[in-house]
Amino acid sequence: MTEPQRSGCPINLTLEVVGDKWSLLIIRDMMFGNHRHFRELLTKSEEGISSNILADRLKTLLDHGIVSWADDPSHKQKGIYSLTEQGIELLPVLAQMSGWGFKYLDVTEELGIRAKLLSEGGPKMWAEFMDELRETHLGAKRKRKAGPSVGERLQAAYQKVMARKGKS
Amino acid sequence: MTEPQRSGCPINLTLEVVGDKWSLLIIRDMMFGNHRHFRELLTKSEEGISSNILADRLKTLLDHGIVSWADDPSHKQKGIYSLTEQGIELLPVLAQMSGWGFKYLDVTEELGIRAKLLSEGGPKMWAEFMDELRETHLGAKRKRKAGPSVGERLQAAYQKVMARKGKS
DNA sequence: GCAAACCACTCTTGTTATGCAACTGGTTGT
DNA sequence: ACAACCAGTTGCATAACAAGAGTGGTTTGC
Repeated sequence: MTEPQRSGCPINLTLEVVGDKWSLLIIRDMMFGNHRHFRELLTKSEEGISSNILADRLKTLLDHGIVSWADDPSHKQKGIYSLTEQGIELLPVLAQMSGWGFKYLDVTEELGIRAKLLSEGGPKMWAEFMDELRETHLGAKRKRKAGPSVGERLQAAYQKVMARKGKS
Repeated sequence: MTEPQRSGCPINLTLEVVGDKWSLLIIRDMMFGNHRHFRELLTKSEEGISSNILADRLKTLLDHGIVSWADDPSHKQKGIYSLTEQGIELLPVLAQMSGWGFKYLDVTEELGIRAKLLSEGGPKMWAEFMDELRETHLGAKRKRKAGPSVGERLQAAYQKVMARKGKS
């Protein structure tokens, strides 16, 4: 748990916090899948993280103030993980990575559709989605916009592709 | 060198390519420091990468088409590494990470100034900088804009901070 | 023409991180 | 009361990473 800090460069420091193969995937699942419990994050992710790695990453994300933790009042054992403002502001990073991956890598259609929409929507859509995340994760009040939310639109698009491919 | 590919999600795939602690730093040095030779990348970086890791990462970046390699005509032993279009398009990812790190982490003033300017400049400045990179790395012609380039402005700001701090 | 410095790496040898599977101690539902 | 669920922890094997020395060659300076 010693972090010797290699340099004061912002890119380097960011990599030291979330520059591993799992942290950003956990944050992705919290953002786009609304996974908030340990068990959800463990079993519902595409990639199959193992429980010790998940526990370790959640701990460091907590330490860095990217996620927060609270008791679930409905279940004595359950805790709820939430994104903090700092965590929510990682969305543009994820969006850019997602757009780049969609353009250059071998992305499957059903998992790429969100990337496509988010990339086409641009910073304006990202800001709107971040506002929605502030509502669900921070309990912030939000001025309701007309029509379905960004989260709903992304989810609907995903379902549509899955339906067309006959996968449920 | 086997990559079992955990899922077809664009974010995951991007992380599998550049989601380690060094790849993006190498790309950063190529972009912002114009480091193009092995030795430059090895010795001029803030963080002190070791030579075997650098060799390994350059190899995988070559494999993925993010950088390219060519003989240096002026020196039989030297090769020149260049960013490809695909590599240049990682700039927005770096810019977002840089902006986030600048806002939330303990960035030093001289290394943060570029992040600040790039963040304030927004996507428009990034596009301009990417055009400059296409010129230096791909040999693309570019319609000259008036005034100093983005690269020059970033460098000048860095020098100014260093001078004020009496560090050379 | 020759030594010293430079060049792009590779090799060897640890250390650290990752990943799987089993297990713990507790809670909830029926 | 008992099975299923919950949030992790522990032990151990394997893979990735890292520091430093070494390799075979080239260029520079004198």
